[in-house]
Amino acid sequence: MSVFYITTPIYYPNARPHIGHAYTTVFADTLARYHRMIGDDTFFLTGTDEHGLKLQRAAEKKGVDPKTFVDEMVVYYKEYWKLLNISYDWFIRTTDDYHVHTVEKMISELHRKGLLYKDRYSGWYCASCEKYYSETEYEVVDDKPHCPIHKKPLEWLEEETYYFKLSEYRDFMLDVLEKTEIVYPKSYAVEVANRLKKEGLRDVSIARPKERVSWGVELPFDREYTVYVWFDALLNYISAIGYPDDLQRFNHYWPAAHHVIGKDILWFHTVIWFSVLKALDIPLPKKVLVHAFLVNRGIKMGKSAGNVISIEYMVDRYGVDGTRYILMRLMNMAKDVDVTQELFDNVYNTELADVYGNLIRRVGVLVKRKLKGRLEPTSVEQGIAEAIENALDSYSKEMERFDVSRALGTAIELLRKGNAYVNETKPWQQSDPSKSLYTLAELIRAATVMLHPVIPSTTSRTAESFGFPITTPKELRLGENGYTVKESPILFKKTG
RNA sequence: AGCGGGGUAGGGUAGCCUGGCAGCCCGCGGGGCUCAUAACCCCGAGGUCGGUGGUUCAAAUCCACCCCCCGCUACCA
Repeated sequence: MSVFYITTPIYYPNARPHIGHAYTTVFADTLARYHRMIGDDTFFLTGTDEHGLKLQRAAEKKGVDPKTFVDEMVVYYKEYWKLLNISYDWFIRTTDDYHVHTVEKMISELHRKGLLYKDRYSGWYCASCEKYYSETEYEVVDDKPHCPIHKKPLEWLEEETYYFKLSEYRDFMLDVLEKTEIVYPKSYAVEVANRLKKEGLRDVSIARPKERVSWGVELPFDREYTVYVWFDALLNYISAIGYPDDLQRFNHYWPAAHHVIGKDILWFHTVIWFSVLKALDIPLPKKVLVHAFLVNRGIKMGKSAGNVISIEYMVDRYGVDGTRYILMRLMNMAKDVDVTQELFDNVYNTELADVYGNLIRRVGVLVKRKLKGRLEPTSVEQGIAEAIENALDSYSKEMERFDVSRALGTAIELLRKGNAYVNETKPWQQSDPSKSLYTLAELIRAATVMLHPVIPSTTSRTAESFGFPITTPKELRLGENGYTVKESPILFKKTG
């Protein structure tokens, strides 16, 4: 039995999750469900990143302490993931004791190894925000940097901080990016590698003075500082599976680690994360799966752009499974996908309602009407049997290449063949349509199994209605089991 | 500017690595079916495969140059 460990980024709970978070999370969930289905020992992790200045601020604004604030916010994440049927095995919060413990131990370890040093940090600072702004963040007015929020001039400020010797890992990183297949799709690895070659690697500040950022993990060796959030956050992937206290558990899952991330946080999950792991003598994860974004009229969805599609809206219109299906069917790791309601409606109506739902309905009705709901095992039409085997085969290949959209495409293609087969054999005219309908039931079973990781509630309903188990797509054993069709449900109501 | 991705019928895309009749989905036109969620099936129209030049018996596919679009460019999850 293989092991499969999959993670999402841990989300920053300063606002409720939207469809972008769902995109990432449903993708991870789909892969987790697929691996459970084929029998892998699967561990699926998600959670929240609860430290840092932004949360400190948000809490202050509401007049509550940060912990109270994140305690409230984290409920939303859990509720949304429950709504979307996210089958996580563990929900980590970076404020959890065991995680803080890991952070303290690891930062001390870096310190002990001499990989940290104290030095001056300087940059453009906004006193109102109490925050530094990078060159890409601030606005230039009259040749001078200004705060993008307060529109006031920034002041050049210096403070003491701790640096991590990231620069020592340049060659290591280049090797990893150019010679391994960890970063997927590969084009993202090339992007980072080119940037490394061109710009090199600078050491990175890993702490903040406590007077400025109090909401974080204190440096064990200098209580005047808190650990900067990215370091804190990245460690969730190992603290959640027992590092460093439960090495048996850690060693079991870690070699199978797959990090799902959006392309915006690629740099952190390659250069910084890999270097930290190397520094701690921990092997690298197996894969970093990077995806592009859903965009709305060409603009990345986000609060500031005001073009966010809410999870509620999607679920209201398409149901939970419909939402999950649409997201996964449109999933594209390499490039952004411009989405519209018309596109969503189209995918939902044609593929789920017309192709899948309607086939279930018509075959169900025929079996009940012509054969009193009972199908004994018999031979499967050869052409269809071959189509099923081919589809299952491609499906597994695509899923294992993390191409969920194409995997779904193979299921839909098979279902279209099913609909064509109904038209060809006209079971309603046959005196004994057993073979046709049994063939169709087997096709439906195969397609249902294929769709199961993405639309688990619906496929369970289909399996229940037709009386078959959801098993691994690797061993479907065609022609062995009969069916008792209890009902022929309408699975998806058309919309639009 | 550099780097990465992309420019294929009205829209969305596959194919490009490993040259050889340009495939699929939506939409559109016609036909069939009547088991089914006005669903399903079949047929058809529609393409200078961004441009120019080159390699080749043959180029969407390889090479060169150019144009256009998107993204990334470090402390921002």
